[in-house]
Amino acid sequence: MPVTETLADQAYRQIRTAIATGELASGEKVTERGMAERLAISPTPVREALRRLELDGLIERIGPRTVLVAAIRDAAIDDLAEVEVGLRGLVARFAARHASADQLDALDEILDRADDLLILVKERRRQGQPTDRHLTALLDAMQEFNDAVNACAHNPVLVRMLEQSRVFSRPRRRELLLRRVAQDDTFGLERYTSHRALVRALRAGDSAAAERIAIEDSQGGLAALREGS
Amino acid sequence: MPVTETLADQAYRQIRTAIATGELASGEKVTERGMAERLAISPTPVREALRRLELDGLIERIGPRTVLVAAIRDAAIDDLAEVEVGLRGLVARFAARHASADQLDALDEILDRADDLLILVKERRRQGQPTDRHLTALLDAMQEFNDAVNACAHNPVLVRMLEQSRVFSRPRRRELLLRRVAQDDTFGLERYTSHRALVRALRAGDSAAAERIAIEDSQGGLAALREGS
DNA sequence: ATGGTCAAATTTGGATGCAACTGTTGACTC
DNA sequence: GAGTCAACAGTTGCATCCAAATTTGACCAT
Repeated sequence: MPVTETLADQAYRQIRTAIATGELASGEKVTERGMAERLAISPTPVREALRRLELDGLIERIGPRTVLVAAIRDAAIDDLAEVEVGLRGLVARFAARHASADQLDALDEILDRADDLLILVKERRRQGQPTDRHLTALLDAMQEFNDAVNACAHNPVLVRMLEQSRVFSRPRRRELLLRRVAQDDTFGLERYTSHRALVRALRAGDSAAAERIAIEDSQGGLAALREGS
Repeated sequence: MPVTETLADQAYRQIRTAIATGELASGEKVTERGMAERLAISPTPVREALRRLELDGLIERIGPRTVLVAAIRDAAIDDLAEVEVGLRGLVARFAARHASADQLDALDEILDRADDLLILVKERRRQGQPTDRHLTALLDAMQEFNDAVNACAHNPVLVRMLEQSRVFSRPRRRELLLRRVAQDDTFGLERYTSHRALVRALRAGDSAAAERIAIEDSQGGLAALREGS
């Protein structure tokens, strides 16, 4: 992660969230100048952002001079989710082969922290105290775990593909996850057991098992998320 | 495919092939200005090209102001090949679900043409006539088949990922394939039988079978290619 | 000789301007 | 009234320019 975020990066994220939230409607046409004025920057970084969004499939070039927000059907989102599952399996397979001892220890450390947080959340919930703050910390830890697994794969291109497959669903997924965890005590716990199992498979260098666990975990997570919506 | 290729596109392709051919050595540092002067264009399109190459993993940012050609170890190329196999399986899975009748007919039509070409090549070879021209036509047909299958998947993002996984190996792969086919009569034939089987699975809408066939075919093709090198 | 510090030169990110091309609208003809 | 062509507005692509930040090299002190 670059410490200094360029204007192009900001424009990329802002336009992406604008599309995700529906602020920019599907089919609406997007111009460099218009976006530049809206974001109060020059067209140069906007062009770069639009190029990246185009590669992500979030905007489409209908003609050489007309760019518009891609019409993302729900079916396409489901398709990308399926791609994500497959990629996660691949990542796990690579991680089983390439993870270093330090990285594996870091994974366990993250899960330890997550366990502590989970216990804390349950405690506070029993006492009727607010848990929002700790729940977000828990989600952050899960995110951190995912990133750490990705790092274990030692395959930047693959990790980038995984990120790309999540571009569509990420914004609303975190929100769903937060609500789901807040409702259901056992939701997070179930997932952690599979996380532990994944780390064990990684330690054993068992790429087939790691792939299987990662795929099942991803599928299960997506299914549970879909139920909750 | 844009009818008019922008300077940025040209710069992207030129730099990419320069890296592939070793003209730009691994670890060599790349600057916008230097590349711009070398290609006789302004730095603006070069910047865009470097951004895309960075996303492809062909160049690396070592610092905020230092960009150099990524050191691609053979292991990394093998890793990407493995990713490619997985992605091909995913593409086949999607194609089985989303392919239209017209697209399926087009697939068979391409294979028919390829069969004719293969017969022609064998004929000419028996008579001691040169086959280069027809062999390249055969490879073009195989490429066309691949593209057509990708189109069947109706998942542009996934197809882009597949393309990305091939960035490293594509230049030398075609050359290897050409040599291999020229040597071995049965090489192409074996692959076509699996291609026919793939189309059958796609017609049946059997996504599991399609995925399996595509994976086995990719693995087999890569293995055979590796032998030949 | 080695390590740290400082300054100059190089480099990138961003802004602005211009030319070429495209999409559109309106008028004119059949 | 429908189709076609031309003019116009708008947009993109590229070049040039500028400022901020970083890399690099030299110089000094230890």
